[in-house]
Amino acid sequence: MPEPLAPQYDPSAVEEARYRAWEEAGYFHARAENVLSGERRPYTIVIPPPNVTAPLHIGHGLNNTLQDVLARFHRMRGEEALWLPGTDHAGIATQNVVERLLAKEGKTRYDVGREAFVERTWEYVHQTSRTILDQLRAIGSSLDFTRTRFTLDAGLSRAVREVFVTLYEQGLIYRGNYIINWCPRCLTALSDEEAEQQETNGHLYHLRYPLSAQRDSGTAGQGDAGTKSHSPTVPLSRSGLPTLPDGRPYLVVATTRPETMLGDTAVAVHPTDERYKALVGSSVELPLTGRTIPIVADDFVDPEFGTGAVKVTPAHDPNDFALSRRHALAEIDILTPEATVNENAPPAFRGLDRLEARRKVVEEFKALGLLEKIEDHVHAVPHCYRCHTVVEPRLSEQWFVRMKPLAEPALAASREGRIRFTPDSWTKVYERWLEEIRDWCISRQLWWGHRIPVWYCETQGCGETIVAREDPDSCPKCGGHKLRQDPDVLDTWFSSWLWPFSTLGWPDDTADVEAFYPTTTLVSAYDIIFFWVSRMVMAGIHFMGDVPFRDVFITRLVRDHLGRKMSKSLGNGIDPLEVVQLYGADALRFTLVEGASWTADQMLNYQDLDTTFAPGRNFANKLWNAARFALMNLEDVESVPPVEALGDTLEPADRWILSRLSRTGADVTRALEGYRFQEAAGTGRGFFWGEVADWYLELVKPRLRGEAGEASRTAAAATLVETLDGVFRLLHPIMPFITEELWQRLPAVEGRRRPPSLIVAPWPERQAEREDAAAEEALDALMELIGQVRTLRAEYEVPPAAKVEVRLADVPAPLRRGLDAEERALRRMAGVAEIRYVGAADGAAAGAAAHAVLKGGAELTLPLAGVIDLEREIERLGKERARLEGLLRGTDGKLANEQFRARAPSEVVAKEEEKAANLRDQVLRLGRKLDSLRGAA
RNA sequence: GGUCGCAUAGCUCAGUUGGUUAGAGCGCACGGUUCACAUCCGUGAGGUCGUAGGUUCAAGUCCUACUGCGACCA
Repeated sequence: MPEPLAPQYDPSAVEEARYRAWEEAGYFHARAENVLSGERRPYTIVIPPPNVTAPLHIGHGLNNTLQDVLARFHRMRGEEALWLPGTDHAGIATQNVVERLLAKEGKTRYDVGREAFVERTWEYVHQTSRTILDQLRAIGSSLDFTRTRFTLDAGLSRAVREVFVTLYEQGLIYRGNYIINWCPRCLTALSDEEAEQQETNGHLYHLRYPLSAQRDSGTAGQGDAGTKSHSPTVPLSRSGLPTLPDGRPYLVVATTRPETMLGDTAVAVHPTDERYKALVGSSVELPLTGRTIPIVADDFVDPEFGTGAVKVTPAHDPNDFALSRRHALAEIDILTPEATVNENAPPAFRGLDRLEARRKVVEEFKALGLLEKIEDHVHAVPHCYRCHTVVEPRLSEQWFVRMKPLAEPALAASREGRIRFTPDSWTKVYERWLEEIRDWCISRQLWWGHRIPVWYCETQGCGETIVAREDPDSCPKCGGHKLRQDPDVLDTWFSSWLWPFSTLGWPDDTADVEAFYPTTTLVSAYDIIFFWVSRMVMAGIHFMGDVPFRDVFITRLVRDHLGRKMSKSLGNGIDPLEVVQLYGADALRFTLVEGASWTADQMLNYQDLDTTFAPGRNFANKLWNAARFALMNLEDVESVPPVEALGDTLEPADRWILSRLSRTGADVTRALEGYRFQEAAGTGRGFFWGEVADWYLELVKPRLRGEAGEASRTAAAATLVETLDGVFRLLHPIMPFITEELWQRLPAVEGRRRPPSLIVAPWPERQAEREDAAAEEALDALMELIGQVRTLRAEYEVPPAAKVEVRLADVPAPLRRGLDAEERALRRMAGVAEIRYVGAADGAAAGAAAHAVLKGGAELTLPLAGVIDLEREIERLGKERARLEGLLRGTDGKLANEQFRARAPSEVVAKEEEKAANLRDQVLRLGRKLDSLRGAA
């Protein structure tokens, strides 16, 4: 005999042992052969590999819970469910963390050297990976740990190399000198996605560039059409330009980064701009540098913006760079990798940090009378997504992927419906990014990551570039052995984008690839759609010939109660393990799932975990106690007959709850199929708490005690077991531990094989033959009556222990059926001593009584001599009548409208007619009661 | 500047293709401890569904504009 259950649910006594048993039994292990033999359909999810940088936070808790809900749901439906775990090496982020650890020892990575640094990083990574995988276990994840992968594993590294070399051979990878985003702190190139634009309060500096005297051509006089002066206080030269005190005309250019002027190599104007047309071909003296730079014409310049003249800094701005290539301008890089001014600038500026240089440039301009003005200016400044340093656009030689040819098929996949986003609104986000795709800078100047598989032959006069799947030991061109491998590593996402197939063994032709690719569903947060989701689609189509997943479910992010992103520095994060320890994994999961909106980020209060996780904690406890009660009452019951075998001994309450179970099963199923997790959780809780616990358990209490005979007890027991079995199954994907714990203790159902675990128990699909509209009507009516009696008792503050008399008139058939079966429930649940069926007139004439009219039409009277205040009762009923009359007016108005009758579907009209009849009846009855009360008053 | 999303009870959120007497959890008020659960039970208060128009027999739901908030992309 099992131990009696504790009065409160203690998750810590359950979860660890349960999980270990599940994992050891191999329930989470998917078998390719079951798919390949045609026995089961595959259901595959690959985990978005968490970064090994740090332990998981509550956002991972949400994301992984949703994945687990899906995996468990589909596993129960008989599919071969593979949820594949793993972690991501997270190049920059991890390297940063380990560098910070070294810094605490007063060292840099250069002090320890590349090899030792990488070694050190591996140590760190082994630790965090273990923590992460254990965290996933702690929240109950049904991951197949036999397939755990890491992006730097040998197999996945081989996939990376295969992909790099193939793309190179296909001309889709190239190396070149372009403007890239450079992080001066991480000392590496970044992709466009890794440079996060942030609105920043800055300044727009207007600088004067004097025209060069040497080439001040006389053609300027032809520009005399431009007599319009923009600034009449400034003396104008013949060219129509303002002049300096020394008489030199000047142009004004505006910039947010004045220090870059040290690297200017031209000034550009729009070719049709009348103000400047004549100046094209002449030049300006670039202040502070002693250089003279040309004035060029280019369509790129917006004549409406600023002064219509722009400075051109090809080595430090992507637009200027493009312009420079069109005009064959010089490209002068004035910054070191650390973003201090280098030797290409005048000596006075060398060694200054970019911001110091900015101040000094502005000072100097001011001193020279060349600073026109400074305006406040809000603009987007790119920041490193890992260290938040301001990113510097910089001319640099890097490796790139040509994206257009990869993006087009990925775009077609969503347009043709081969890949489907939920919620659908993300489709547009995904497609727009692909439409405006730019080449992907994939080389990183880091030590932690996949080394670029490129070697350069250093044999005199050869210089061959070797891109190879296997490390070469000689140059295929000259046979020399002096090979130097490219020192850089690849962007982390260059391995992540292969995740849905590299984890299955590709490039080998494995059974896993055949069985589980393409995967079924991807669950990802919206912040990595560009980084990861869309790139996976590209790689999947390009290398596997098919999309990597059919469905993408995009989750929202988790924030604190003030709407801020959770972060270490703010200290507003929530540790999922702490929540598991406090309230259990099921409480964590339920709370997250039930709160997971499609359209709003999830707010969780880190300062009040009790309140934040109350929904899950309370519900888990309710499950526990309801089951505890049932089990206490079934202690002597070894097994129950299947409800199908009980026939007529099933009472209306039994038929009602079984009917509701079937409908709930259908609702939860539909919700999960549509990724409406919140609805699945809410429906499950509503059914269990609001119907099973609040009503069914209360209804069957006497029957379970044997007060209605053995047959009735058996029917109640069988129905209760069946209901709990069903609802535990329905809730199992969301709350796996407690449902398993309780389900295992249920009595057996005769003749039915019990699966060894809920994990592999069949999903409770809808059972239409159990749906029973008559039973539902009867119980609905009964519940309404009990509710009304309770309301009236509360209204007149009848002491809880006091029993009342209930008079009922004009009882309609459904309520009649409910009362025939459950009259004792009315007595017990509403504190009723006596029930009298009377004529309507008798009920109304009761005088000092409380009154109500039920929706179904019955009139209810509670004689409450001594407590009834007649005036108050008249007022109360009057209000109720007025409310119903308002509703009736609305309904009658609709029905009186010929257009409504003509155009609305007939069933809608019929429904309105029924509603109107009901309301009219209620209003009439209330009116009669009021009349009679007024007569008595 | 472009695009997208959001605005429903004090708070956090539901409200499938327009048609239910607009809901839940938390919070609040009142009452409740013999027989599952005070992490509970019962009852209740609380909503002009952001504003203004429009479409429709019918709008919380569709359209337009506006206001506020947020995000993404430049």
